[in-house]
Amino acid sequence: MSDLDIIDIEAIVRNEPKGGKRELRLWLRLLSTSNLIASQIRRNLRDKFDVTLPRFDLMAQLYREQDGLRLSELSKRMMVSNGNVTGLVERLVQEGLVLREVDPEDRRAFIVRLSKSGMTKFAAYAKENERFILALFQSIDPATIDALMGNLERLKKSARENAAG
Amino acid sequence: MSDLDIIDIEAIVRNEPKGGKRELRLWLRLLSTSNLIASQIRRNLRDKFDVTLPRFDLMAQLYREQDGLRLSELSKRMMVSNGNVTGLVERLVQEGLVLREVDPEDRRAFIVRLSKSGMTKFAAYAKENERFILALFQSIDPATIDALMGNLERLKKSARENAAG
DNA sequence: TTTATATATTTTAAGTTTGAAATAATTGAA
DNA sequence: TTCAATTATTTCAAACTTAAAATATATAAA
Repeated sequence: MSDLDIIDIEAIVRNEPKGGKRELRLWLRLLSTSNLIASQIRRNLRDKFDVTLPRFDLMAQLYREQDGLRLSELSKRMMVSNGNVTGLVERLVQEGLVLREVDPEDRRAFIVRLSKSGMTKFAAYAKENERFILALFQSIDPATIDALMGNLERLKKSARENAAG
Repeated sequence: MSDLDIIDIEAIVRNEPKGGKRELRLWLRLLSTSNLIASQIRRNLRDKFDVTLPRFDLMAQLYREQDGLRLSELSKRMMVSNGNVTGLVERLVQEGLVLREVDPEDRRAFIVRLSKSGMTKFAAYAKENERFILALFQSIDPATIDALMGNLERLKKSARENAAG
């Protein structure tokens, strides 16, 4: 057995890139891209409006549904836990940006929506945020954007369908 | 002024998809894809090994650099804050998975690396994790993976270059 | 040497996040 | 009606995360 056996010959034969399988590398790249952009967006929102990204995200959901949403629907759309949404809403209500009312149809449930002031403030947040994201992505051409949109959707679909593992 | 003016005609003329500009929608899709996959991976690691994703990620970095890394280098590679790494390492040292030694070259710095036991355990984590990710991505063909790899890299580059906003 | 500046890490406070257990209300079957 | 199962939310403990301030050491210029 020569020293060369230290190298994983089989991996080379299988035509696998250094650093693991293609799928693994794709996941790492997806994560690092998403983290990089998220942290830039977070910093910008913080610097310009002193608002955190989770609060912005929650308000974005409510801005889209001006009649309000149940907490459970909100947590589903934001893809975070119920307990998480409870806390976020609590702080936003405290600040007067969000209203929380009992659902007349179901006394277990609450419906939350943006207050007048939340509406106004979010509109400003969103405008600046959109400007910022356009600036971040300015070197990307439309075809690349479309390709990414389609392929990310495929990826999401695959992950959802094979969730059992 | 007719009722039709309620619709944002300009947006339609500018050929913008419903829900905002393409760039904005791309960011939302990137984020939700990444979140979905991250939460599936998190659950799997938790169920199988009772290990959290941040700990797994940290150990992955150290597994790749078996001679160890400085805390600052670790936080740079993980793209998280220094204080964050301090706490994670603390807990991993507590559990005997990671060793933390003063850098002989610089008394301000520490070098952390996997312990023997950390090495063994991580190897098992990584094997299962790879299997799981391959399963999640099983419906994705190689060409799509390559396209995503390239386009995500472009996106990251654009975001880095235009970080000023 | 002295001192200013930079670097490596820790500490702290506030906030975010999860998963599990608890509470409360609804629904549907017997 | 009654009761079991389901659903909506909250509470809780533990962990993660950030940004800013503090600490300690290193480096280099005067």
